[in-house]
Amino acid sequence: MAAREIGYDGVMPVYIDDIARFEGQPVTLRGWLHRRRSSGKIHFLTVRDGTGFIQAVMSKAAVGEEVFERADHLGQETSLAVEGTVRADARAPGGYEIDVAGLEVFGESHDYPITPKEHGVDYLLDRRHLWIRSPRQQAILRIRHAVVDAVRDFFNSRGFTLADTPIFTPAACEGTTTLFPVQYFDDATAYLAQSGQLYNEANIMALGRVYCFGPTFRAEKSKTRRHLTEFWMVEPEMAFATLDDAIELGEALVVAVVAQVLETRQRELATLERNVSALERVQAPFPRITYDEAVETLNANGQAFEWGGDFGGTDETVLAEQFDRPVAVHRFPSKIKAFYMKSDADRPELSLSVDILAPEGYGEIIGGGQREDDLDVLLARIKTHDLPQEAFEWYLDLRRYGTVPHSGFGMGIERLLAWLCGLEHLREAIPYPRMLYRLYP
RNA sequence: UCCUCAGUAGCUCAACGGCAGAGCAUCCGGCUGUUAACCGGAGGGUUGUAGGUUCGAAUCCUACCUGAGGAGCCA
Repeated sequence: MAAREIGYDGVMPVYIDDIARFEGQPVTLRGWLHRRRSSGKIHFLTVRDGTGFIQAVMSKAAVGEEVFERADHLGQETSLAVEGTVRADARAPGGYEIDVAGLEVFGESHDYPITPKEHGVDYLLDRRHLWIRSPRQQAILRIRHAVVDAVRDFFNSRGFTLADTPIFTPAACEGTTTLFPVQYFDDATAYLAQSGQLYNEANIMALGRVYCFGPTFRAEKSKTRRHLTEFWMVEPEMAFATLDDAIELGEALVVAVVAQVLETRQRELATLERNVSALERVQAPFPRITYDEAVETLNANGQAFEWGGDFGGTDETVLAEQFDRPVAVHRFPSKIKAFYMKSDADRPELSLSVDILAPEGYGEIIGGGQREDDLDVLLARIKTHDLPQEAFEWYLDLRRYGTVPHSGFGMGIERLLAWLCGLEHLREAIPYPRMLYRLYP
């Protein structure tokens, strides 16, 4: 139990999150100095420990000249332990303070780069490893954890099996977007996965309903607030499922994740000053409109948009603004969707595809649909898309040996999180964002 | 790849053709209830780089570098 000796001086070490249980008792807190204010004979030390923030009040009378003087020169982010008595105080943001009796310093910190005043984006991103210590970033990362947790709970409780898909892949999954090539031993080139979708389709033929959840990589030279080169995506896939089944699943997933975040992360949402009433409206059923109807809506709202094109950022915002909850847009033209999308039997120029758009201008959070299950149609698609058939032989096998109608989708975790947190940019939605011109730290 | 904008003290910014400034941070002093504490003082500059115009350039012009926002592409 050597670890308990750290900062342990006969007084139980506790976490700030549990502090209410120790009112009136002596405790030891171990953490970092977040802020320090002084008023001559009294110091106010705001301490954070990864679970919360609390103000430790140190008076010269209580700790003596030497300790008081020591505390007067502690820099922001000094790691320390304070021993003291927990006291309820209406003036404290968290309801409790610590009256300090003793202080131990582990690691000093001087000239901490991120001060309480404002900083620019470039400056903060160069110091992302320190930026994550700030209250706002901590709140976002905790909500991110809650989102991931909720996603896993959702699928695990509905009979889905987690089946991880490879990150090194031999060729373009969809053959459309740019991939990151990596040297794979001597002469081979591998590509970082941009989707687990095709492997998911193989996995459902074994396991029925599956999901994969991991990082994906896109080498697109996108420079917008809605793009990262490395981002996390959860992709469910279901055997014997139609487009409508996929839409219902996506709707239920979003509702469940929002509900769980609202239930468990009120404090963090408050830190972010997020308008939670907008999130409380996220209930099933979501409105469903066809691509045709979406085009009409855009034109009726002054957006010059021609049938057959894909929606831009502004188009998605205008569409989403028509509703108070996410909207499912389905049956996009086949030619703007991937080769594996199944065509609508009634209108072959349309695909059985769906995008779910988040409200408040956050854009597409889910994209998916029903997959082409007919071998001959899929072969023709591969030809018209100029894809190398030999690379897809294993995928074509799925149609040769007991094909079934099947559907699924991908949900971008950072986009979902950016919407839930009300972030202006995706870069705050992941601990270490990877962008076009940013690979450090 | 294209378009737009921005680079001045450690940070955030001001000065917009005429002496390089402020707030915060740092250091020193004061203050027993502060919440981005406050009050007084000190130190801190090759104005992104290179050239040009001008009596004089942080300021105007050209090129380059770096970053941001957007377009395209997409989750």
